[in-house]
Amino acid sequence: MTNEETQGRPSRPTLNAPHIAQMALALIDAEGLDAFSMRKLGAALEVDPMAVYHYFPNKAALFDAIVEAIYTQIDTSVAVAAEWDEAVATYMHAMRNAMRAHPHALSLVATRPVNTAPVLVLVEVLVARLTRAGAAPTEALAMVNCFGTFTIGHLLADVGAPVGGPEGPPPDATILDASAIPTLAAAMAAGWVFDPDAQFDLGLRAMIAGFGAHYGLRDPN
Amino acid sequence: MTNEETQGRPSRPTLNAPHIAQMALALIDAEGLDAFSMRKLGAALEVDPMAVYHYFPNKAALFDAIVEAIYTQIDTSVAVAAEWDEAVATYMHAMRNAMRAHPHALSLVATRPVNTAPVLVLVEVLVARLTRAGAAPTEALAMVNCFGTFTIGHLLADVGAPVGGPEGPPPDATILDASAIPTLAAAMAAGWVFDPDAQFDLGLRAMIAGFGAHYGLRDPN
DNA sequence: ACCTGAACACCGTTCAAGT
DNA sequence: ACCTGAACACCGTTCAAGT
Repeated sequence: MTNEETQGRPSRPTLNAPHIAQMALALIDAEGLDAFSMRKLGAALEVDPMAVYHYFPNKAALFDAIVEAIYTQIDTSVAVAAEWDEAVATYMHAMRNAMRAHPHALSLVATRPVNTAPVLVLVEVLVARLTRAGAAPTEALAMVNCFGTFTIGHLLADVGAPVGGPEGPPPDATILDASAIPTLAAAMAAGWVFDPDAQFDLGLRAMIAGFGAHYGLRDPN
Repeated sequence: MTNEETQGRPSRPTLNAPHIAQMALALIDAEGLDAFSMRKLGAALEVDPMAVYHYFPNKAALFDAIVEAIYTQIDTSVAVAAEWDEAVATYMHAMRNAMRAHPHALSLVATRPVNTAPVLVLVEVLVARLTRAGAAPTEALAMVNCFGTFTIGHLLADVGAPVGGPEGPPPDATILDASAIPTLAAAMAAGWVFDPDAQFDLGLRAMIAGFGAHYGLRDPN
């Protein structure tokens, strides 16, 4: 007999680690990382704040679980079909899309390494694809690392929530004259619009092409 | 008559924004971002914790000042002489070196944009160099953005302090069998050693070369 | 095993006040 | 203008206790 059956109202499901992590991520998505607290998490779970400490030793361990939850949301099936360089690009776009859904958790993803089995399997998929294009395993691993850090770094600058509180207005309306930054001024005059998606794709493909040339990668025929 | 002259002992210099930011950065470098607090900053400055609020509206604004302080420590004079691709590589290595000195502040650098004049001038240097190699201003700006986000993303994963508390041990000794990750296992067997500096240089030069080919960049002769 | 609740040692920031 | 100090509404985590 479960709790729901003995009592009339299904007040809450039994606690477990993945569910706690999901709830924590939902709170962070909704309110931001700074507004998140173990006490609010307890309230959202309709449980004493200390109850979560039975499943996670501390807040940091909970954050690790959140990062893994985000990684495992990546759909890696996209990286199979196409040419090697297209496969890499598609894979990294999939990773970017999964992470883009959680701007307030990006700083966690960027700084909390995860070496759990599910994430390693995720890495394996792309590394294996690169070796099939002619890279040595160690070379493939280095490339994947560079693709990943670029993706996360770009995403952080694009939509990442500022660590340490919301950003305020620029510290004074320092009107700087265009003569000090002529090239930047020229870019503005040329109608520069910041298109993060296009820019990411551009940078990603530049790196892919550069690696491809460096290592002589190509698909076997 | 300064405070030092009227009293026998020069207990502390007068407060000012840059000095406060430097002290805050020193505390963050020494103890970490989580251990940093406005109260400890006040203590380090030998002043009431609330005194800093006369120079910064809140902690977030202080963090912005810290990020700018780190950016302005970059030595941009290195980007002048060589070929365009060498100039870019040298510039980005200089940026990386400046940021590498502050692992606990990297998450701030990665997520708190700075648009103050000194930083824009920093950007101008590299953007201008790229236009001299044949890039349009808007293209140069996009490239610099990609170089920067890769550099910061790679650095975060390399030495960045975890946001949200120190990382604990992996959640259980999940011995995953090598058959699930054969390529990763092969890389380990091949004596893979993680060399962040070499890997960064490799990825950076791949991106530089890829962009160079894409835009047909070359130095004028 | 799983959850509670009080307690400890902290936080950032407000506000009114001092000089 | 520059700094103080009390007060408010919070934190994460410990510990002993309940079931």
